[in-house]
Amino acid sequence: MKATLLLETALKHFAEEGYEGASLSKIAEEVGIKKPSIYAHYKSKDDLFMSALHYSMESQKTQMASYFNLSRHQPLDKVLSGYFHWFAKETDENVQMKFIIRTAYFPPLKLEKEVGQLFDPFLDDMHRHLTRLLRERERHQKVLYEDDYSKAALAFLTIAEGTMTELVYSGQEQYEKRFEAIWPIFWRGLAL
Amino acid sequence: MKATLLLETALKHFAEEGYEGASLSKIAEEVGIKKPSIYAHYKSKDDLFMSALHYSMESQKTQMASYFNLSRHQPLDKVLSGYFHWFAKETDENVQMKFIIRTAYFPPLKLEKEVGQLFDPFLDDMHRHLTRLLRERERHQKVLYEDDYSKAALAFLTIAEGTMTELVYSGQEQYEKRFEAIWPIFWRGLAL
DNA sequence: TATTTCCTAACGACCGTTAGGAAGGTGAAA
DNA sequence: TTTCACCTTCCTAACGGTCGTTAGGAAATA
Repeated sequence: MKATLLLETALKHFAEEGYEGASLSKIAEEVGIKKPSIYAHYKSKDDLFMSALHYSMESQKTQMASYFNLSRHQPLDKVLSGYFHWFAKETDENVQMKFIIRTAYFPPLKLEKEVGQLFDPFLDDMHRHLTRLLRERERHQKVLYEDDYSKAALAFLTIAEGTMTELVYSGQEQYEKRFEAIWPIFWRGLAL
Repeated sequence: MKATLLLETALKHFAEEGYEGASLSKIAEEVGIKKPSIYAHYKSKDDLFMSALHYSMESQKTQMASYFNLSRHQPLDKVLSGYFHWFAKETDENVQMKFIIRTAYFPPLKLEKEVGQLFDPFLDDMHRHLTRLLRERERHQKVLYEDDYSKAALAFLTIAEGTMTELVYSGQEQYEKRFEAIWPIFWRGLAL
């Protein structure tokens, strides 16, 4: 399926060079077709970009749901800390996550609105998963903000994003160091 | 001084549209000169970009040093939490910080090396400031990782980046909520 | 007078995009 | 079973536009 290959190649280029930096010629070249052939599959660069974004986010959403499902019998601290490692390992060489993060933080100005409309439900989804997780565990593991689990979920998301970003930015090794530095503090501060 | 105005205008455009997205024509237009006149001051777009980056980082380094100096009589938790707000203020109001962050995470590929050489000392500087701060306060405020303050500093930087990232992405209001969620956990986990 | 700063004009390169058509497969009608 | 129309997918050629950059000269400044 050339269409999927095209999408995945495009998303790699968008992740590494940004919307403006990525060139349709180079993408086509890597796929092994000519530039105008792209238009047989997508009606514009914007269309290709938004399709790649949609594709990445769906894929990440699926992975996230599957992680929470797999780890549902683990103790809370394992679920939470494992969540980091899961993403670090499972994220297809981190290209998808890199693309998502780059686009979330620095969207192409002309697509800012559309991008936002895709992202808001995505973040809500993550937040909701975490909030529900914390509530489900309240009988076995008390945490800070017992009256407002969404607040604890937000705190977790913050350090997740901090370390994720580091993963994208300076690679696995620095990421491991950060994780080891932050996790004991976080868990010690969260658990009651 | 047209040269400085040119630099500041350029850095604003680079911050908002990225290296590839920013156009010399638009920058010149905003400054009130014609595009080729830029070349009387900078010998290429790369030169302009790197000059703007250098300028921003020097400026931010000065401000950071001055923050640590001003707050040196505050208790540790005030210094640290105040650092967040300072950082937030810089990122939100000052395009310089946005430019720095964007360039650090997603540099133009062709300038990746040069950019890295500028950034490594910059990050070391931040890390060193924090490490020294923690060591200076050890008699008044014990913290986790007493034997390795640089680790505690790293943890702090992670949270700072996580919240700041949120600031770039969804603005002051969301940022405040994140700060309120994460700070009590962090301080409770860090302080002995 | 010498240098800096700006201009107009124009360069070649690349951009995203469209036109128009060839090749190949699919499926229904003859 | 053959034929024909219809897609889809790819191509070459070329479009108008913008990009960063240079040449060469005028104006301002020192």
